[in-house]
Amino acid sequence: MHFEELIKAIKERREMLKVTQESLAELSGVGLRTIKQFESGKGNPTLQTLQKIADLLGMELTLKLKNIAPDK
Amino acid sequence: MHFEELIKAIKERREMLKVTQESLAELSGVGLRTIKQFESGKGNPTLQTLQKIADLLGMELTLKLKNIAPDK
DNA sequence: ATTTAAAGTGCTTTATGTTGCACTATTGTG
DNA sequence: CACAATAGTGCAACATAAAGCACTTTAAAT
Repeated sequence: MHFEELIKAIKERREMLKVTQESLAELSGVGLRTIKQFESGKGNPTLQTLQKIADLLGMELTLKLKNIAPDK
Repeated sequence: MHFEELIKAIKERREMLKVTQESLAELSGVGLRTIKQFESGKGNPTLQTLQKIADLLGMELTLKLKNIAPDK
């Protein structure tokens, strides 16, 4: 997933859960400014920041091989 | 995946490909120092850094829901 | 159209990630 | 063991992510 896709995934998930950026900030412990920046595509968040956000949204950051035929 | 797992995944992949930290640095455009720090568990890399590394190793960073029963 | 809530932006400070250099430690090979 | 290659660490400079504040813009609801 490229940057924009990651953003999109998080944004969509957040909206699906009807959580505002503000709540997300408070609940995840990440600054509101940081979240705004990230979601508006202007950031380059650290892994920690990303994980805090994903965590709160019930998501997980994973790293996997690319080319492998998707097991089917 | 937690921090340590991400590190492990990358380290293992790199070694499997028989690429040295030095080559990885040169090829990915990430500073050697940064890679050393990351692999020795001392870093908090930015998304960009992480993606450069993953990219060169043929890996991808993805974000997905947690609790979903693993489709089997 | 007004009001209200949520999202985006400019500015600033502080914290810290990135990097190179020089060095040490570890690991692998003959 | 000795040597070579690879990996890890301390230090310092520079760049930039994190954060708060005040404000503007957009969207949603009445």
